[in-house]
Amino acid sequence: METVVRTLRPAIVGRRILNAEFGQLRVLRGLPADTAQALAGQKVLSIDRHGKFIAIRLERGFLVVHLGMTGKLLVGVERTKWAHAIFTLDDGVMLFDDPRQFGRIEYGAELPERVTALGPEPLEVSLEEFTRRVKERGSPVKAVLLNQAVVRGVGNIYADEALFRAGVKPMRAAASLSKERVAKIFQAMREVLTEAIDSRGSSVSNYVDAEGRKGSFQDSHRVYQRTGEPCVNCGQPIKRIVLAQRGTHYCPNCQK
DNA sequence: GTTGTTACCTGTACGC
DNA sequence: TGCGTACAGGTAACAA
Repeated sequence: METVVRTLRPAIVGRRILNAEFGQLRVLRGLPADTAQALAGQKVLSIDRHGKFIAIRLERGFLVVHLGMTGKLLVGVERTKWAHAIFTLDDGVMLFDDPRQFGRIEYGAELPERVTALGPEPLEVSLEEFTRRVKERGSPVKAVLLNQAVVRGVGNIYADEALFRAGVKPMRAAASLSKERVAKIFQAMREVLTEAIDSRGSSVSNYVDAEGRKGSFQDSHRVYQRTGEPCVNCGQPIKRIVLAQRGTHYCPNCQK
């Protein structure tokens, strides 16, 4: 998401929306019928990321986009099969494409509370604050990392990768972890996110940035989608379970 | 309040 | 080749 925002920023900030067209699909659920009219003529002032939400600030409100699993915000491409929203700018076109339709677009005068009420950014929160937030939760530590109210922006890949690096089993109850082990998770989470951003993200199947380019952090995944393959530390096969309704990958030997 | 379950969708990979 | 099944970067709406 950070990669998407970084590539989108130079392409859309300062541009003016001339026209917006919306499809009829569920990604637009709740979008008022006059939204296209409201957007027309407005200049893009800035674009920022709040966890996994993308907030595009306009002159009279915010366009908030969530890409879900398969959503893409693209510039400089032809209309795609699953383009649910098409923004014609005074220089170029931006479109929102999402085959699986788990993404969302909304528009309002202010950022919705759902977005402002999220936990702190994982790369900005202090160790003390992170420890307090994690240790007050009773659920498995993997579910806690995925909980956007605890910290915002950690997804399934980075939760698995951070727990592997920290040497912590995903199913361990967060509240039962020592301060030292939470500190290891904190450090690992920061490393994984920083390295992933440097690699322009993880392209597991179809993820691309706003220019249609793939990231490369998937080449550095040590457990995610490596079920049955040898652990890079000990050679034992990586195990996959379902935890918090998500595929969860870990090394049963290295993670305690 | 927290925590867990289910629903929402299409596309792809894989086994038969 | 065709068909069924499992799985996929996520959140929100419920139920308990």
